Amino acid sequence: MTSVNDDSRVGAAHVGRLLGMALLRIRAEILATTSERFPGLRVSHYRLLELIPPDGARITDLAEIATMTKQGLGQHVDYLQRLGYTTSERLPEDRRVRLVRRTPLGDEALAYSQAAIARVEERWSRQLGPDRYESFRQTLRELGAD
Amino acid sequence: MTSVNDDSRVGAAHVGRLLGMALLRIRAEILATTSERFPGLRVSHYRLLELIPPDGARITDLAEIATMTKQGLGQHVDYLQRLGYTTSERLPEDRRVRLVRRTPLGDEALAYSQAAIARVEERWSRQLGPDRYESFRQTLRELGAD
DNA sequence: CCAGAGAAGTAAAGTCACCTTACTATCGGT
DNA sequence: ACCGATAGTAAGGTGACTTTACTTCTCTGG
Repeated sequence: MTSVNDDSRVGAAHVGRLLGMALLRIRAEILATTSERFPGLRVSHYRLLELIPPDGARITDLAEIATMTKQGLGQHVDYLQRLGYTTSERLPEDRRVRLVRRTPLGDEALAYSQAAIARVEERWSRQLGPDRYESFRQTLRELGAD
Repeated sequence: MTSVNDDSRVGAAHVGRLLGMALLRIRAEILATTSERFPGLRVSHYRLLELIPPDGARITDLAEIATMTKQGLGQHVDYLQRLGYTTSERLPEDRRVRLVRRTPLGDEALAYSQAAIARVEERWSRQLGPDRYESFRQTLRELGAD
């Protein structure tokens, strides 16, 4: 029925495509389990919640470890704050800086997303066997780090 | 100096993050070698050029194999056509359908990007050894396919 | 001690890769 | 000739950013 060549399926895909497909899948699985409990939160927000240490962090530092601009990160922080997942306060010793912290609700959302990720990791580990899965992770680490 | 916890570095990252980093890297490497020769083309355009079979395809079919909407795909097609990488013509036997084809320039761009990808694959294969690399690709295939 | 360099953050607008909703044009069957 | 389905288009929206251009604040050197 489809007039297109079937070569373009999974078998012949290059690494970029394979990586993209796996990434799409894990993102979908995380959202599938979290979106009901925390409706406004998207994957990028969980990523940011993860980056905030327990004693808080400055927007500039968060932007740096997230490798994005202060403005971009600031937008996410504003969003999370509006929904009650983070708070922020100006430091008395330097009133330029805004120290961002997770609220208890933020902690909860983070724990929930981490549990969701852990479940995916566990399932993948069972699917492949722990040895293959660990060596897969190791390879990813080697390729991702310069 | 940085007041953030160093746990959030590469070592402790979860699969989603590892996948994301590897994907970012390969996309950057593809663009690094292609952007000079084909300035307007982005990774998504190479992806689309790849999907067009030699005898052309309809927008609807391309959208389906790319798993996106006809409108989204149509925008990319319009863009590529404006830059001369594709052409399209209405079929005489069904004047609703637009058959999209690559121009010689489109072929050239595609070949160039595929060579860039091949170079990355080769380098990764050398970095890990062919056995580990092939098993890495195999794992990705298993995880990406449902 | 205060001018001005530089850092922290904000505002506004733009970009890219999409999607949704709502069409028009055309086709194939009855 | 009508009618439902199909191919594609138009207009506008969204998410995750970016760039350019500031304000506000702090800290250092003449």
